[in-house]
Amino acid sequence: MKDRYHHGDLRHDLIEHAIQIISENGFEQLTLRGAAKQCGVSHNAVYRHFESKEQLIDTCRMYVTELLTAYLEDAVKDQEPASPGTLRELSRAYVRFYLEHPTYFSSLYRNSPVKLQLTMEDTEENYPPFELFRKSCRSWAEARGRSDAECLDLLARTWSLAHGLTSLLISPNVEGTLDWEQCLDTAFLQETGV
Amino acid sequence: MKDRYHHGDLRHDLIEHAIQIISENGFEQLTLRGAAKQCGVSHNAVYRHFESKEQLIDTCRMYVTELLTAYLEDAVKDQEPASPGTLRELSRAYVRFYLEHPTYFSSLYRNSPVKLQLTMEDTEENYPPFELFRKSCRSWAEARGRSDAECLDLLARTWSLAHGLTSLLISPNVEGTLDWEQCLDTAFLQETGV
DNA sequence: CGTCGAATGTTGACAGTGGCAACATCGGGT
DNA sequence: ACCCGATGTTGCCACTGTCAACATTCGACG
Repeated sequence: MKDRYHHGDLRHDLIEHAIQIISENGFEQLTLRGAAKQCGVSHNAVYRHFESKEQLIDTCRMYVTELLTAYLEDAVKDQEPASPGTLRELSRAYVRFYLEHPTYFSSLYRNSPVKLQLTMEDTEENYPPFELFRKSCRSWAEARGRSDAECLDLLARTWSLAHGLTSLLISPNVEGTLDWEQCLDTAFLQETGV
Repeated sequence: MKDRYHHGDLRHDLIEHAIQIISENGFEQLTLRGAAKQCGVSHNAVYRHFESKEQLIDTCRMYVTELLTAYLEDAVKDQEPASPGTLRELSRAYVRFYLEHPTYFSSLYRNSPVKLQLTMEDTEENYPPFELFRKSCRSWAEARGRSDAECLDLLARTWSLAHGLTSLLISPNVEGTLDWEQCLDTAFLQETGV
């Protein structure tokens, strides 16, 4: 296995193993030395590819963000952008993603390093999953002649509900069962009146 | 200052300083040795009062939970339990509390060690702030002859919205301003139709 | 093909962390 | 007056992230 001095693609391998550790053992278990060992490499090799542990984590975060974004996009690929169903499917997919990958949740939002633009103007930099929600809100609002303020309000409520519902469902100490899809349905029923 | 061998009430002092460190410098900065030094005491003295760092944190969590609970109770002390306003005031107070003490948020919900009972039956052990929401939901639902399922649904949506909105507002990388009280108003308007 | 610099890995060290064990000091009940 | 338990201290350990110095390999250029 470890017959060469050089690893080949250590950077990639490190990310893979880091993600796997987070995914299997939780975020707190991620260790530079542990990840390095799993890659069959000595601890300081990490620093040839990442400046610090935090930067490795950032990279993992980006990776997970891409997974989530793709997951969300796939969930609404057949929807009319301005239909009421799009926003609901986005919310559902958001919750579902973290139910399938619970350990990603804390790693992504720890210290909330995610950039969110709470405005309806287009901006260059925004957290991509949030951007999907924002665009969907705008499509929906524009098709109905709603103001920017109403739209922003809708965006905040939708995102908060999806995010809050997720953190509620993810929590390891929650007992009882909740029909969370029904929850979202109720909310969107109230919203759209349909 | 440090003329006596024994501290007097080290346990209490440790909690105070730990809370202060979390409050001022953020959760990650809390260190057993640091807190001990601030109390003018050598590092291992902590272990005469707490089994581990995690247990000290747990105790701080309880302290903050009591603060939050009192804050919530105070916010609705003049409300009719079954009035639509109660649930809204609870939500507002929940968000307001963490806007006033942002650093408490991550310390309370890190690893989500909070016990939540997602049922409408009375249980002995439940996270007190959540219990306030639950009781308020039940009062509201019973006064209107709603089913337990509808009530649980309301509870989940209300809690999720408050919690999600908070985490959205707390996030250090959020730009733009949001009228979060209006957000809550909209949601409760949809809910109650009033 | 040979050489040399840049990229990549390794070893060793350091300070800081949580936690354990053994010892020191105090204070209250007999 | 004594002594035992509660409380604090010192010293140590394994582990962590990070830095510096050294080793190996790859690839571009002659």
